[in-house]
Amino acid sequence: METIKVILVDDHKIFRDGFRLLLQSFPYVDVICEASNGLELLKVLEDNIPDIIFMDINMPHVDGVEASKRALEKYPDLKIIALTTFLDDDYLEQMLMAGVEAYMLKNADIEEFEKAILKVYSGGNYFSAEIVALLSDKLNILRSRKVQQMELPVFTDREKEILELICKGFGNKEIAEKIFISPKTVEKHKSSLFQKTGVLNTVNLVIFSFKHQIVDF
Amino acid sequence: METIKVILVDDHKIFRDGFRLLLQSFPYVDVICEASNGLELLKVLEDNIPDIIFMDINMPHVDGVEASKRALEKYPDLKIIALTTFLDDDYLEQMLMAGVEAYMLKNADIEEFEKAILKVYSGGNYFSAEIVALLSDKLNILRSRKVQQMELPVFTDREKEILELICKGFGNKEIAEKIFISPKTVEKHKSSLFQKTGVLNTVNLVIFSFKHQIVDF
DNA sequence: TTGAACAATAGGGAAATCCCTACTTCGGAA
DNA sequence: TTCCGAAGTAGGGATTTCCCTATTGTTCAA
Repeated sequence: METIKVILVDDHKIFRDGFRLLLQSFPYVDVICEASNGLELLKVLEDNIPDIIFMDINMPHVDGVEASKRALEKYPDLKIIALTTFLDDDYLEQMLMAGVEAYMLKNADIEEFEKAILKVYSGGNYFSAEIVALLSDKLNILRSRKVQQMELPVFTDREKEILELICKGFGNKEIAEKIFISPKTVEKHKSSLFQKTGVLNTVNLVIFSFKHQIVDF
Repeated sequence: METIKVILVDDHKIFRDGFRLLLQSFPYVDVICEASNGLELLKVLEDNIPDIIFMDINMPHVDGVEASKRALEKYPDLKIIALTTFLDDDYLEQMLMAGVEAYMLKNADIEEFEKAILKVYSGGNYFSAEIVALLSDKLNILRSRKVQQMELPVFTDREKEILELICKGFGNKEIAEKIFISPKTVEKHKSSLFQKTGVLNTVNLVIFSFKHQIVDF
């Protein structure tokens, strides 16, 4: 089996030392470098391209989120495994958006790390059980948000038509031309929409529509 | 330990028999009823309220998705564990939207079922490893879609701050008061935002932000 | 150290939006 | 039939937003 080249990024040397020790129990893993923050990582990457980066999130100077983004921008083939000491909802999302392949707690056991490395190396993803729980909670939140959208006001056909056009970004004049009525009439329909939804201007009407998923984008 | 009341819903009697047998190895689980499709389940529920429903997805008459929706509408406290023979992307999403607490493959092992029951009974979620893989793939798709959307413009801190407030529905005057600058200055920042995003007015700026998930709601 | 570039501030005038009022049409109830 | 309410139409005047211009302060490189 070929060796998997790994870089560790964490601001605590003790953690890096311990983690390197742990990784040494996998003969096919080779820790080629370390970095103590995002900036250092970017410098290191100029001369050393690993297969996998273990990336801490909380770090001085350039944190894990930013470092991941920049690293992937320059080297899109990098695989990044995010490491965190605790479950932070916000970071999870940011790291996923940054494009990491895996997200684990630092106190995972050795089998989990092995699974993660092999999975990621072969092009997959890995999320530890706690993360999955968080994700599924999130999904549930999404669901309940969708369910509780009731008692929406009743719009007339014309109002619905105009609301759609508003949410596509058209102004009063443009809408008027499109449906062959006076801009003044468009304004009147908008007033009715304001009243029914309880908002005070077009911007808030659009926000209302997106929030209640009356229109989709 | 109190007993956990369970109902099985599946159109194959053989599977129900086998599954009941499996569940009997948990002394704290009591299979109080069975149903062979969604309609039957709804009838059964009139006299029997379980803690957990094991719900097959592919069924005649009323399928698992519809049955889950209707059951949860009438009895919102029900916990539903969705069962499927294969990984179907589409059903997964539909079942999650319907509000199930767990989603598992039928050929999961006994330990997994135990985990799922206990997790769900105590108010949590459970998704088997294969489902998680699917979910994480989905997330990755979302991410890569986001990346290739377009390179988002770079906003200054002040611009980000104002964009947030705009998307919360505040007008120029209100924003000005909130951050202690002149309404005119707010307008200037908005102009910059217009230019950077390529839109022509506030409404379109809000639409842009929601579409590109720059702000979340 | 002196520009150059950029962020943040703000004013004046033009344009779009918002509020109030009013007219027409049409379908159902008295 | 007549009347009333709801939906669709539109105008005048106030308000807000938008565009152009301009000043100040900061950073960074020549």
